[in-house]
Amino acid sequence: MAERAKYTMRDVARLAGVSTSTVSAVINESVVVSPKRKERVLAAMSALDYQPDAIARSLKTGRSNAIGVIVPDITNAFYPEVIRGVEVAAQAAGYSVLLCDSSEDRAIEERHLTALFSRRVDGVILACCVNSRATEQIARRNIPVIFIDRLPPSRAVYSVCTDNVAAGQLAAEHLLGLGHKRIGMLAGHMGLSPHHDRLEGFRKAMQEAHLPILDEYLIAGNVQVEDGVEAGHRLLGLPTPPTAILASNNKLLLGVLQAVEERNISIPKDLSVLGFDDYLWNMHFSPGLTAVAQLTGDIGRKSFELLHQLIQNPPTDDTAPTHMLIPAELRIRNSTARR
Amino acid sequence: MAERAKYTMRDVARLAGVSTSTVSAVINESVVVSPKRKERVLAAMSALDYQPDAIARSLKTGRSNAIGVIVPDITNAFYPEVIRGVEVAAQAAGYSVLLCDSSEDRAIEERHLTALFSRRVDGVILACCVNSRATEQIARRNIPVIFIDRLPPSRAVYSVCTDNVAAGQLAAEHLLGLGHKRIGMLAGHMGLSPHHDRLEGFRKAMQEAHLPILDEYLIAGNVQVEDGVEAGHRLLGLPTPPTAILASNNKLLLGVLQAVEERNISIPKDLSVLGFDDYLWNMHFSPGLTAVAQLTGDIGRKSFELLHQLIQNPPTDDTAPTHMLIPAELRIRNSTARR
DNA sequence: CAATATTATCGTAACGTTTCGCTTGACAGC
DNA sequence: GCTGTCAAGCGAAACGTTACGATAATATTG
Repeated sequence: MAERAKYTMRDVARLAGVSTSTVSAVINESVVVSPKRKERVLAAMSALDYQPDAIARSLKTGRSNAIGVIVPDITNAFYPEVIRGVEVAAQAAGYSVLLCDSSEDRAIEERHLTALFSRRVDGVILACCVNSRATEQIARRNIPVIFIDRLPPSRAVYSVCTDNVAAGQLAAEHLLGLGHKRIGMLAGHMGLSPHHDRLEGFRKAMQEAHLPILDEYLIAGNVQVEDGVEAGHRLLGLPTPPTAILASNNKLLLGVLQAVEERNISIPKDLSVLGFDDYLWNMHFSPGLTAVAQLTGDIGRKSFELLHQLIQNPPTDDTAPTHMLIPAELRIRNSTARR
Repeated sequence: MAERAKYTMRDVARLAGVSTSTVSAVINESVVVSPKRKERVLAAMSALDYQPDAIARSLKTGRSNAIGVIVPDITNAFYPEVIRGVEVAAQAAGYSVLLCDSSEDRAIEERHLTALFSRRVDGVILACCVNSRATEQIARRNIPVIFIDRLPPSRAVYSVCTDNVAAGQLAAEHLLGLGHKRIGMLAGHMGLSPHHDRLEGFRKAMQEAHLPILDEYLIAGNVQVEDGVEAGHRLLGLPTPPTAILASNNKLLLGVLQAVEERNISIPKDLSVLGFDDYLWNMHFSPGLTAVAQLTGDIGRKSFELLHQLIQNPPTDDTAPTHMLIPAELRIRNSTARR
């Protein structure tokens, strides 16, 4: 009984009494085939439980119907949500997804790209790592690539990102609207475009409110929980500490919360805090955490759609790449309050 | 400049003045080739920036060096951690990962399996959905499949899972050790083996402590946050409510926490709570949440290792499949206290 | 009814590798 | 110098598809 069902188009053709071309025609509906024959072919196919070999097809057609997705760290809850958006859209369009994790390491990212190209993926969705050199590698091939979330040093690429400048502004304006004037920010890693842009949005909002940004209220650097703890203590230990803190990602926010806990400060009475990215558990903290949410599913879905479009309709070399901006959404809970 | 670097083995062979067989031999180190020629071939390869075509190779060799991974919901934080373990191990062994999300839907799961088989993956790692019929589909092929996290109705498959019976027991014994006697459990979905097994472990521990399990303390059914809220209220509204609650997954736990919040009950003074799965933010809640952690990275890594072994060394039909159990780990924080 | 247009189907040559049997040339033994 | 051995390298045939030109069968026209 353990026969391996490994039939080829030839077997189907023989059983149906037609040529392989006809079987192929039936499968791909590429040319019209008479109803009686079509019937026979379909019957033969299901009798043998025949599945076309995607590998052979790819070799012949030059298209793999697969795309690559590279993210720097899939355990960062942001990416699975994006990936799900990509996956669902890809699946609906008949594409498979090759997933790669670069561990925020340039060399690994490059290896993944090489492997994906070697597998002849039809396109790539890339959340590049810090100091990525991916653009150089991509320039040598002729495969469409969409950058998501993060932009490479040269921003001249197709991209789908949250409008982080607007997001930073939105966050700051929320706090300003609540009467805060002394606002601190854990700005994250300036080599990462989202952090860079959020800071720019923050600056813009403060400028428009004619408020200065004190140097000591701005802490940039790393992005882990411990970094948040340290920076939180630094801000809260100042002679005149800020009345509100903006944390540029969720790990920094957790760090701030820990510092707050350790100093027995009460949120939102003594301090308002606000983070970027919004996850299920944010609303289950007490108090619930106010956050600027990214529409992760949309980023995923739209980046696939853009990629798909590029695959079907390759751009000429002189068309400028598209930048798609996804709006961010303020979700007000109880960690921010009137000053 | 926009030349597409699309060279084949023939181009390399021509440039190096050898036959394609020799190029192939150099690449695969399959047969020995003289140093001078090897040198010439390597030079030609790098001169043309040649990359072997994985598709053509697969067609010829019958091996794709790719595996499929299917999970029911990649936004459930458990799976990304597992996937990362798989990804890293796979990458190290030269395999690529095709990721699929079944949305907990049997039909989608089946479609994904079909697509993976059609792509001739060398193996599959599968966290199957409720009432999965995957086993039937797999039986017809001859491709190794490892079930992870969840077992299908017929448990006669290769699997890598947390030892959930032990985990349930561990959780219950921790509470019993703290002096709790009235322990409630949100047992989750009995059609899912982890939940089923955790309940069994809980039962075992209670039995060994010679304590009864009251019917009204046991709530099984769904697994979402809202289900947790409702069940939490039901337990806490009892004339004699439990002094401790076990939640069989993290969403149910969040639900319980919400119910607790709404009833102004204090953890751990009035109630101890304990969940399964442990995530970054668990320790940042106040109080920090005690949990039985699964070693997600290990599950991923070991499932790939087992799969790899099966790929290289296909089992004969009469060898019984292996079940690998990964231990769980109790992480004590402040949501559980002495009664 | 011959000549032509229209289908429906088929045979065959790729796609870029790997594999395997065969040739070639060098060299040792007699 | 002749044969026999042995490496090293080569040519050609696959792997399972698709696509294209050719062909056979049928329908349409003057």
